[in-house]
Order: sequence, then C-alpha cells, then structure tokens
Amino acid sequence: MALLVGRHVNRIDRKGRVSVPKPFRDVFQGQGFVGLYAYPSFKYPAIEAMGEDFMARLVAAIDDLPLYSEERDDLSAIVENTHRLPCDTEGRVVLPPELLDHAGITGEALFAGRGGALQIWDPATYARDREPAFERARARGVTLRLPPQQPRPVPPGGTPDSTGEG
Amino acid sequence: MALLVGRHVNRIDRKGRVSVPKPFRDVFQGQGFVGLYAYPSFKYPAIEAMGEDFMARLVAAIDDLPLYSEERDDLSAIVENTHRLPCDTEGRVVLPPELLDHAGITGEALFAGRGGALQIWDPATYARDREPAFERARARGVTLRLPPQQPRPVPPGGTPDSTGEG
DNA sequence: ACTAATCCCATTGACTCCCATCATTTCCCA
DNA sequence: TGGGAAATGATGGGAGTCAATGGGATTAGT
Repeated sequence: MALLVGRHVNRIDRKGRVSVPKPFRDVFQGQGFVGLYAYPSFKYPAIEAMGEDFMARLVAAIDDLPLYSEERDDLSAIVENTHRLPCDTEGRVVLPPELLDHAGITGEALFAGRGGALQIWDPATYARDREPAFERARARGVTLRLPPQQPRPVPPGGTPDSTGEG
Repeated sequence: MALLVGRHVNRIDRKGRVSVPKPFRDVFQGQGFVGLYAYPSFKYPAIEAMGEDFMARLVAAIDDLPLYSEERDDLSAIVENTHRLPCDTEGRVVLPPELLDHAGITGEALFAGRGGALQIWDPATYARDREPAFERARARGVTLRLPPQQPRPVPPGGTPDSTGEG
C-alpha cells in the first residue's frame, strides 16, 4: 500500500475547490475511485479523509456486525456522515460546508498524511491543537513494536522501479 | 463492493416520484436491477432500502435459518413486506403509501447511505432521531478495529477512472 | 371510458470541464 | 556550479453539461 505522509497547505478558491496534494492523489490513482471519502472527526476539529480502499475496509468492518444491532447502527452513523468527493480533472475537491464548519476551515486547508488515511485541518487550529503532539511524543519517549517484515509481492510482469508506483 | 455513503435530500413531486440520488443509482447500475428493494424498518420510523445484491444476501441469510423456526418466520416477514421499486427513465422511484406512512414522509425524502444498504427518512424525523447517533458514537469514543488490507483485485482490462463506478 | 402508471420533453441551477496563468521545481548545458 | 529553459503542480475563471424537477402526453389496466 502506498503511504500518505507529510503536510501540505493549499488554498480554497471562491468556488470552494482545493487541490488535493499531488503525492496524495497519486496514492488514490491506484484505487477504484480518485477522490476522498471524508467525515467530521470524532476527536478533533478536523476532517477525516481516506481513499476508497480504506473506506471499503471501514464498511467491511461494519458489515461484519449483526444487522439491526446497536453497535452497527452507531458505526453506520459514520458512513451516513461521510461525503464522497471526487477529484476534478485538475485534482481538486469541493469540501462541503458541513465539513468546513466542523473543522473551522475558511481560506486554506492543511492536509496531514497519517499513513493509510489523512486529516484536513485549518492551519491555525492545527498549529494550536496538533503540533504539540509531536513534542508530547518526544517528551514521553514513545516506543513502538513493529510487525515483522513482509516479503515484497512481485508485481505481475512488471519490474520495480526507483520512483515507486509510477 | 460499491459503497453507499452520505445523505441526500430530494423532493417528492405530486405524482409521488422522488429521484434516487445519482451516486446511489450509479451503485445499482452494476447490479442486475436498477431500483430499490424497500421495506419498513422495524427499529425506526424509516424505510430500509437496498439494491438487488444486498437483498440477495438478506434472503440467503434467511435461507440458512432452520425451516419452521421462530426466527425464520419473523425474518421472512421482512421479505413479505418488501417492495420492488424500479427507477423510471429519469432515475426516480415511487414510494408506496405504506412506506411513506411508516416513515412519516410527506414532501421530502432523506436518503442515508449505510455502506451496503441505505435508509430513507423524513428529514425532520432524521434530525431528531438519527443525528444524535453520531454524537452518541462520539461520546462513547467508538473505536473500530479494521480487517486487514485486502489486495485490490485487478479489473479485467479496465483502467481506473476519476469518476468512480460510472 | 376512467384511473393510474410510465414515458418524454422542458427548465433550471449547480457543478464540472477546459483553458489560461503563475509559481516552483527540475533538468540541461555551458 | 550558475543560469536559463522546460516541466509540473497549484490556482482562477468562463462556459457547457448534467442532475433534479415539473408537467403534459401516451399507454396500460380494469
């Protein structure tokens, strides 16, 4: 799986469009749908966003729960609050007002890669709420046990190149 | 699996017709029948609706239950109360009075995508009964362990496009 | 013949495509 | 290694397209 990493700040134009950073777009190219699935974050004044592959995993997890169960209904609330935002030919999406309001985003949007998914923040809010997390992690001396190395699957008929997913 | 996500509110005209939101219609295009299977929810004042694929799964699940069991009888009632609603050439369906009454729908219908299936609500009822579910999920700090990443099946001779499952 | 359902066409407003501009970054060559 | 040219990603805006909607006309059913 290609990885979503780093931060990018892009401008929102008067039509409400904002460019999805090219490195992120490239990740979604390999998926059935080029665009974002986005919903308001539970934990932060931010937008949670992901590609179709990740969203499909989320839906699959919900699908495993019994029909009509309380748990399934609660989690379905996420899906009901999710917006499907296709990229235009220029690689831009339109963030709906509901999401903008939740995140307090006005003129600019900060895209923060989180590996498999990403978040979208108001830059000022991010600086206030999120950047301290890095310092916190450093101060606490965070440790992490990694899963074992997986053998790289050989792409059918293709040779690996140096740039990644070309 | 194609995903049904997000909410859409559409008007019901004086003939009782309402447009099925285009993103949902697109999902059903890939299935044998373009339209809805719909029955009254027994948990909510709402209509449960789905495409042919999901309905087939539901029937298969009921089929697995022991013949003459109480459970099978109960769930079969769902099937007996299900309406098959084809889309017209404009992508609209006519919701029968029985379903409208159950959901208290009059002028507008709210379509809520829930992954594999969807619900249809009266907008005001939804705001009162359903929107709190999102807040509840947030308050409970819902967490969800996702199933492992599945390898993406290679579409036969097809290249991914930007519009999704058109 | 009357009722009801479906098809077909027109309207409208939002959305998306396309094109132009700009700011960088990358590449190439001296 | 500096400068300039070409390529690329981000941005802005005009116009054509499409989804939603309304209503008349046609067909089916009783």
